Amino acid sequence: MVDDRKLDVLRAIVEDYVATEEPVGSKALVERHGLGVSPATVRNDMAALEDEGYIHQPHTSAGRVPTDKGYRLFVDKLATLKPMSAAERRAIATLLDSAVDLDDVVQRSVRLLSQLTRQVAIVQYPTLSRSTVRHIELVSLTPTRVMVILILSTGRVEQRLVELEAPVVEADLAELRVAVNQASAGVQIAAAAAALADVPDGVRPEQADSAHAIVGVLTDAMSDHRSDERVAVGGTANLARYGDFDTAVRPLLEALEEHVVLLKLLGESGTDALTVRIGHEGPYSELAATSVVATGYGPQEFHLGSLGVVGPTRMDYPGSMAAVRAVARYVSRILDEGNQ
Amino acid sequence: MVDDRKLDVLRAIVEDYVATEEPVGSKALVERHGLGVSPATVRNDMAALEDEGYIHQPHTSAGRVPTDKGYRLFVDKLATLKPMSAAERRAIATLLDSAVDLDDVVQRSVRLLSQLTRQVAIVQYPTLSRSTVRHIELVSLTPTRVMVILILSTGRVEQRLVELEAPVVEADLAELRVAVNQASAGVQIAAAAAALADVPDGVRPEQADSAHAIVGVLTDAMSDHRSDERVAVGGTANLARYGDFDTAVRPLLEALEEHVVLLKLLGESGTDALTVRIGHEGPYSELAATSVVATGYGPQEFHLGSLGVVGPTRMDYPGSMAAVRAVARYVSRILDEGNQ
DNA sequence: TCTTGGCACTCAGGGCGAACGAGTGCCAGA
DNA sequence: TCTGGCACTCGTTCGCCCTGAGTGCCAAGA
Repeated sequence: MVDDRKLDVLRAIVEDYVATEEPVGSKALVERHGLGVSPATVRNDMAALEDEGYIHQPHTSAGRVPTDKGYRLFVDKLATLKPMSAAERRAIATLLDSAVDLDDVVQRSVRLLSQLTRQVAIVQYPTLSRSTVRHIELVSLTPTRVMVILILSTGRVEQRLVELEAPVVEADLAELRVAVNQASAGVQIAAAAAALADVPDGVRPEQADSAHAIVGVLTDAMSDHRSDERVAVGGTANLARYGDFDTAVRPLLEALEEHVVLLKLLGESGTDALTVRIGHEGPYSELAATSVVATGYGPQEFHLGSLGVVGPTRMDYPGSMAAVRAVARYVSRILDEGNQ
Repeated sequence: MVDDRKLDVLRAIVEDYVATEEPVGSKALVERHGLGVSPATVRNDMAALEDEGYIHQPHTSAGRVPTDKGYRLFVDKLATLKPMSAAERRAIATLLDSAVDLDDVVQRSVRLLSQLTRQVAIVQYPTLSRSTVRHIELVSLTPTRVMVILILSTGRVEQRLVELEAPVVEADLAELRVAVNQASAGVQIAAAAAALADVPDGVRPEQADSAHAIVGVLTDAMSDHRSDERVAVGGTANLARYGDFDTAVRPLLEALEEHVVLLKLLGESGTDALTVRIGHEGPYSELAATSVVATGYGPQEFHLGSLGVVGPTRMDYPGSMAAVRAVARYVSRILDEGNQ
């Protein structure tokens, strides 16, 4: 049975351990938190908590350390998000508001998150797939060379160069421009390829080849999920504070190089809820010593991407959760504004 | 006096130390390299080299370790670039050739460099300042909202959103488009702002305000050296192989977060020569334990940016230098092709 | 004059054992 | 049900010695 006082003890253990990075004993616990009972009582509670698997003793003569299960209980039942200070809120607002474009928003968010949490921060670039086509621009560079520019509702711009078989004049290009824009403007990118497929049939026969080529690269750019896999990483220097290098730092550094791994860590579930994945709960056994606090972002339940922080299981969950949520909200709001 | 045999000894010490990461003694030296003399002789040479400051003894009963000065001599006089293997050349060529755009080239280069050298790789994005304006595109999103797209000769695309005071119709926009392109196409970006300044005076009076706004953001985008500071970093996981964490890894991880620092490390000197900066020779005292092998790149002496690797002073200089040079050449060639 | 074998010397690192002390589990009494 | 007391455990630290790699120097040889 886990009664209220045992929960208090668990909370105290987690907080102390996160702060000191050392196993915490019964005596230190009653001293540092006003638990109102004696160390002996706490010891009994600790024994019970250990039986239930919430805490663990590295060796007989040491204090207790929370297990993953213990952290889980802490996060689910005991943690209240630390409210951001006014100064922090202001910092978030001003820093993100002064971003000049999408890339800048992402990069500032990463920096912000890593500074707020003193952890490694990860921000996924908004995915293409949910966004809509805002405009397609065709720019003739030479008579047979056209720069195709795809502007999406999220503010992302994709560019491709096309070599045409036959030269086109500006008037032809204007026709094609109208055609592709009519076909795809406002269409979700997932559906846009299909919408564009008919374009070559609808133009004058002598333009069909050019249209084909242009629609080809557009389809290519839209289905190119390379940009879906883009993530920004920051705050790796915070890894330096980690204790043991081989089990914690190295695997994480390796994971940070692999963007696919990162995306899986963030959880591409598509949900916008704030999720915490603790140690072994994650998909990678090498990362059993690290936790992830992540959430989706995007205006009004419209999931555009995820962001979060990665750190040791022994991390400040309430603080990280609050920071992640706050940054996600601001990012969502900004993307929404840019979209009006 | 440093005669030929002493140089041989120094070379052998550097090579062994790089390979084993341990101070190298006289006996092991004659065994592993066919020096043709006895350990005692080597000891005498070592003593001389130590007097000259090329090598150093961590403690009395240990072998010798090269000093920064020793590495310098090694790099200047003794190192011959390790030729890339055919397989490596092919890997470089195919990987970089299949890049779809500028960002992709940079990202692939980083990955390539870090894999070839097993070091941390840094690649600066091509700077704006030396490139020329290829095309400016104006896209009307709403009557008072225009997306301004700046296409540069390096393939870089910059985008800005402008809010106009008064609505413009497509015909107005077309006029403005012609005006700005006539003024700036082919002009070096450093001079383009001046060239654009007159545009608002040359258009019909009722368009002057819009022209002003558009030229404003263009000038802003061109003078915005934020993108000059963009660098890509890869291979940080290789830091895990470093021995001592506090003096080597932590300062470097911190430096890698600061792009300005990275650029200084790469040496923005503008020279395209392959440079090696060893330990304390660099600008940051915290990075006294790290060396940088860097070079500029760009088609035909036309400096667009720098790339290189960062690692411990105890690194494989010949291998790193060869890899850095090879990648820089390929990148230069590709940027040149895209520019024809 | 340079090279070589011999030899005494130095000193970091590893292994060992004792003392230490933080922390526990358990028990009897309030 | 809580508390104080007490014996017990065991990882950590410290001092010690020993080992061995590596050196510097010297005298003899080429």
